[in-house]
Amino acid sequence: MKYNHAQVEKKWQDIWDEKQVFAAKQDYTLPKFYPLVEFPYPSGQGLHAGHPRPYTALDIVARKRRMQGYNVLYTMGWDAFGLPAENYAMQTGVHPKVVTEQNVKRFTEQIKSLGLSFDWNREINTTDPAYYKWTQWIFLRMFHKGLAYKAQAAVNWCTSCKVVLANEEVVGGTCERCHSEVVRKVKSQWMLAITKYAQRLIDDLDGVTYPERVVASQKHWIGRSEGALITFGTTQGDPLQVYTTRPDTLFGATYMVVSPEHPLVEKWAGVIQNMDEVRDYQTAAAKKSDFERTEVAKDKTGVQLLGVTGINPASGAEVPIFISDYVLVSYGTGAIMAVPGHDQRDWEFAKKFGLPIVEVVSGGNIEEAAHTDCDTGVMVNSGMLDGLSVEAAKQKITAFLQGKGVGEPKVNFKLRDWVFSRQRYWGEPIPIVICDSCGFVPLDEKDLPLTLPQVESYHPTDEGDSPLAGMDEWVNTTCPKCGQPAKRETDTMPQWAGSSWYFLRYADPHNTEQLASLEALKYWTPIDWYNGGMEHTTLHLLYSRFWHKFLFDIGVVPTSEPYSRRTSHGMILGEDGVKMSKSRGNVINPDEIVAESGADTLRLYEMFIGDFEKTAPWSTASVKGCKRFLDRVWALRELCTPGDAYTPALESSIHKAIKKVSEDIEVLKFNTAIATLMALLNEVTEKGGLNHAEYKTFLLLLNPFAPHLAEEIWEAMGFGGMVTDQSWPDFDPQKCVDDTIEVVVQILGKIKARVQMPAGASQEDMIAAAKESVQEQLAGKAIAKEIVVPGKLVNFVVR
RNA sequence: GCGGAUAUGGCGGAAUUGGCAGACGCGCUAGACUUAGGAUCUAGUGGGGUAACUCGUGGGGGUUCAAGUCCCUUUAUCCGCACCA
Repeated sequence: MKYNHAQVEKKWQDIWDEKQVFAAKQDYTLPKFYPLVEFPYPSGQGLHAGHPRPYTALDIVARKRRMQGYNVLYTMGWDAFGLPAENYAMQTGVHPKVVTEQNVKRFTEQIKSLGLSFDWNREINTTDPAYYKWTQWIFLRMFHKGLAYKAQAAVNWCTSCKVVLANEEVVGGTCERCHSEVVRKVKSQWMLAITKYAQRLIDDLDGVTYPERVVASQKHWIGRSEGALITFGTTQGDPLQVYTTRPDTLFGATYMVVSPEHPLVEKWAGVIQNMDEVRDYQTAAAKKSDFERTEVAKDKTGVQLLGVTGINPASGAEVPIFISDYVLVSYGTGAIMAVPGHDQRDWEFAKKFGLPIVEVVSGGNIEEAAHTDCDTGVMVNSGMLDGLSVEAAKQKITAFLQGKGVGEPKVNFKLRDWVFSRQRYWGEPIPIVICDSCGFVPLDEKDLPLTLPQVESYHPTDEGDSPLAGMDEWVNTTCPKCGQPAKRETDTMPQWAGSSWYFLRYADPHNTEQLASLEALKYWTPIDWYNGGMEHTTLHLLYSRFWHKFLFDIGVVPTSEPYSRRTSHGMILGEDGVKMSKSRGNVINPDEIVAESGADTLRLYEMFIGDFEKTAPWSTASVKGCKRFLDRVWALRELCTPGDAYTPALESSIHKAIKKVSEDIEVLKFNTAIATLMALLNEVTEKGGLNHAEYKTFLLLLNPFAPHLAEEIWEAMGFGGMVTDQSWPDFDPQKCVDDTIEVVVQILGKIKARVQMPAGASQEDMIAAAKESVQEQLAGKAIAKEIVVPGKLVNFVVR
């Protein structure tokens, strides 16, 4: 009888669904396991071949854990706010909600067809008012704690989307989503003070298990540096503060640079002799995005402020002040002391403008280039610092400046506060009322959710305000505080908002009183294993960790970190070896594979394709091998004989396979786990068949990978019950050891022979047997050394 | 430019602490079964050589009895960040 995958897979999916076998149990006394995959944005294109990779991987782990007796919470949901639905709405007038519902329906069908063991009772959707009520609630709590504030900010403005982008969303100087040009624009924005958590976001990385590269990217993004704030004097009497990581080089500061937007430039407008030139430069700089300003920086530009000079607080020397766009107003103090002797950018700038270059740390050749790698040098030309090491000089000069009140040690972070507003329709409304007399007034929590109104147009206003700004009856309200007429905030939240806490909702998805009960969170969190793409290892991970820490601080969640372990999967590329994209026409639709070869085959192939953490090109031809394997497992029924204990012929191989598969799953080596099962099948076939006990174990090991087939065979063989309800098999370490070993015999590291020996052979026996096997080659040669690797190898070093 | 990776047969990829390179799969070759095969089964399959043997993990050097694995150097590709003071 041929295996009808379409029929069989549907059958078991219905049975699992009907019997609710994957529903998390409401029994908090059981050992728990909470695996998490990143919930998808339900795009109009539907699922592509990349989606099932992480879903299947953690499904395998989840299924194994259930068989090991754990209460497992494995769930799916929809990160459904976002631009594509809104852009579609702008084009067609169809409400984003309608489009989103269609897409979710399609995604649900596709994902269900893969036989993933999600608990669908806990499905969530960020666009559901019952969900985003709590997203708004968290925002209000942040507002009350002063972590959400409004500020005039020079922001990235996408000329096409007409939205403000967080710095983090600007990729290569263009909009992350539409790739249009991004320019700078000053706008009043809601901000979240993530920088207040910067140090904790670094420190707490010590307590979690993340891949090294992920830890590195988090730290790099936060960008902690230790240095000093130093206040220079100016001939105008105004102090000019700079931040530097190299206070030791203060005596080498031969000029200063302030950013074109620096407020002192405006203050000095009357005394700057070349103010016209300065204004032209400011205008030009304002047109550039941060990216452009930094990109064109290979050719240094700038204008000296004629009429004002800076005064070095240590030496008293007067130094010229420039404006240049390579100094950003958003980092540090927006001003630097330039040390061309020891900073390459300053060096290039100094060369171009003919400024003096002074060596203050010995050991380099400042004629050729800046001497930047100078931590081990000795201070020179530095007055009181001469002769000191760099480290000692840092201490001394900082203390000296501090004593004079013109300097202090300072820790700085590259991380900037999170620009949280979007002038968009399809996002969570920000629950704030703007009152002429009371200012920004939060809604009462009882009045949440503040739902999205119907609008006539999904386009932002020409000024770039949200489409909500056009809804007078929605915008006009009364102040919750004083009752006078007031207006609602019309900005909405970014897509990151809903995804920053969704994993908490899974623990208690239907709670109407809290985002989740503390009891449920105490049981389920932290997440035991979170897998996601490398593209989310900075932004989403950082944002959600920040929110989690905030919620921890206000007592809503029981842990300070949300995820105990994070892993990352590699992307699946198209057959041509490049990223799948609609425009390239190399997108693989999993539906076709499911229809043609079955979900089990697709699951198996995606896990067998290669190292889980690395990118891998899709190969339709290779899918066949996995299908063939499953067909052979099915055909094994015919070769199966009664028997309730492993036979000597297979016992050792079975124990070894249990060990290998069990261990490989835990360390993401699904490809070698499958290879082990394939090899075991080959051995079984070679030996002419297997008995019931052996077949059962094989099916238990196969079940996480190909659950439909495993169930079907289990039932067809009349083994009783469902595979899903069985226990994960144990192995006996004693039985994983072979009776005989093959000892490799080498002379000078080259293999000359192989000898079969009993497993427990002593080193002496190994040497004796080895010698005998290579008698001729050893004849007449003196053995200088005998190297023995027990159970493996003997190597003779001869002269 | 900085940071992080990666490089193994025709292809995807295996390979505890350095210890049999190429597991497993695709493809290919031969055979079997078939009216037929883009099905299935069996055997073989890194290169060179009749063979003994020899060469082989991007290139070059080194450490070691022994290197895909460690060190130095170099090249290529990918990813991230980008004048961060």
